[in-house]
Amino acid sequence: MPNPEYQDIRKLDLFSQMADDNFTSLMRGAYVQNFPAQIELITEGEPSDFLHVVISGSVDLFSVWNGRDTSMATVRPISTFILAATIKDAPYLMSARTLEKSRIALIPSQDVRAIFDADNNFARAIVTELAQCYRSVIKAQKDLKLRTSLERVANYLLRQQRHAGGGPVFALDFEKRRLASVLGMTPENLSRAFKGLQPYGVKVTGTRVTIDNQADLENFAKPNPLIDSFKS
Amino acid sequence: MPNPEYQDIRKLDLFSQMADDNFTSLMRGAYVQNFPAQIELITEGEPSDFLHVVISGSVDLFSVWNGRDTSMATVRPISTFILAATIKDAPYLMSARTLEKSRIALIPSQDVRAIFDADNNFARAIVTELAQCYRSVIKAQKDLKLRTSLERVANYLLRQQRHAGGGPVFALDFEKRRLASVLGMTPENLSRAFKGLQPYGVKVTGTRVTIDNQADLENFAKPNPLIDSFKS
DNA sequence: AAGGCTGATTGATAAAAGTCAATCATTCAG
DNA sequence: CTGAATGATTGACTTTTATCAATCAGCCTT
Repeated sequence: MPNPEYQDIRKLDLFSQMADDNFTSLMRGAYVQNFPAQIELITEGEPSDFLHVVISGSVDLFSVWNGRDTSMATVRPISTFILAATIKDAPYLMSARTLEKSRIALIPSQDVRAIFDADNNFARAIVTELAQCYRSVIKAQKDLKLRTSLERVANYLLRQQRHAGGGPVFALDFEKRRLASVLGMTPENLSRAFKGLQPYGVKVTGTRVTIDNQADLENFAKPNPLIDSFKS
Repeated sequence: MPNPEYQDIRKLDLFSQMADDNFTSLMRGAYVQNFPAQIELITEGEPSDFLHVVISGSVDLFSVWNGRDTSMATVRPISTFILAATIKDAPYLMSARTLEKSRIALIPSQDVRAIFDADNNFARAIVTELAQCYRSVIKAQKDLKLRTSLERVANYLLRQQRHAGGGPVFALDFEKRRLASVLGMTPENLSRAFKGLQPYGVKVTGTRVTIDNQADLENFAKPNPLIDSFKS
């Protein structure tokens, strides 16, 4: 296994506990490739030929229906996507495109399913990963159904703040138009939402966010670990 | 294993392939109980002590935040719920309540995790189940984010029609207020949505739905297997 | 058969969110 | 350094959805 990137993949929870042999044979069939920005890697509805691992860059998972489209999630290094489709040998439910120049490992789904049958540690890791994914989507669903767009924006800011270390100044990690789509609103409304949060001590200029009055914002946003926590 | 209900549970995909010994030991710790309607079985945020199996009746999975609540899904016999929380040993993300008099098997989560570690067939079945659950939520998410409420109602009717056999007359399987909540709208708007679908040949009286013009409705609803199919 | 309960519907209104068009800001290629 | 291109913002307006209040319908109990 000459490729040093495989060591990074090996460290992922998904692959760290499996037998050496099995990991090696998984990687033998895999290939790593560089993609420019804005390349559509997979298209929803197509058969799931590869499990993808983002090594560097970032990938947008999105979906389209009847001329509309929406961002479902962003995948950042190092993690996988399209695991559920791979396991079920079912069509992709989402499309994926690179947001920037990205390095991506492609592991044939067939191999993943074969090793999944052979390696119990791998199978267990997949369970944990899928349970995690499931719970993340449930949280997103609750966010969408229980909160207004202003509340979603407020809670997103608090999550992002925590993610960035917890200080009062931090950066948005999305393009705003895509953030709007992820949050289920239009870019115009996101702009207005940022303004609407000014009374709670929020300032957004460009990609830089300042939270002047943490208590005020939290009192409005009412963050809840059952919706907003990253783990568990 | 004296209890004949265990044979029904055994037939579930989740349990059908596991070793006899392991199934028996799972069931030894389990108990089956009757609950009246409108009983809250579990509350979000609590530790996941039991995997639940609905044997008869039906269960509403719902969630609450800041005084609002929303129905996430309905569980009907025979299937399980709260699998992801059980596996991850994490708090429930949703609450559950019986919709009617229901018979429910409770399997200690600890046992499920123990057997999961010991029985590879069981672990694999869990993977399949979780992948299925994950994909269902993704579909629901797409339904919510890509469609207006009128479109959601139209597509729900088409799904329900197919589920009921495909004929032009069928019954709603929810109370309307709960259907509204599942679809992410108010009961008032659901009423109006039914009226709004009259031009497409839809008649709803009480729980009875008639679709006079299948082609018209489908042309409006634009159902898509990547959102609306039950399987895969 | 008469209330009384619950859920459904309707109408009026308000709030939230989307659309369209114009303008502003920033970035980046030449 | 300039200007084209892209994304962000703003304002005016429309559409969608929610809210509130009243009424209606079905069903259950007595």
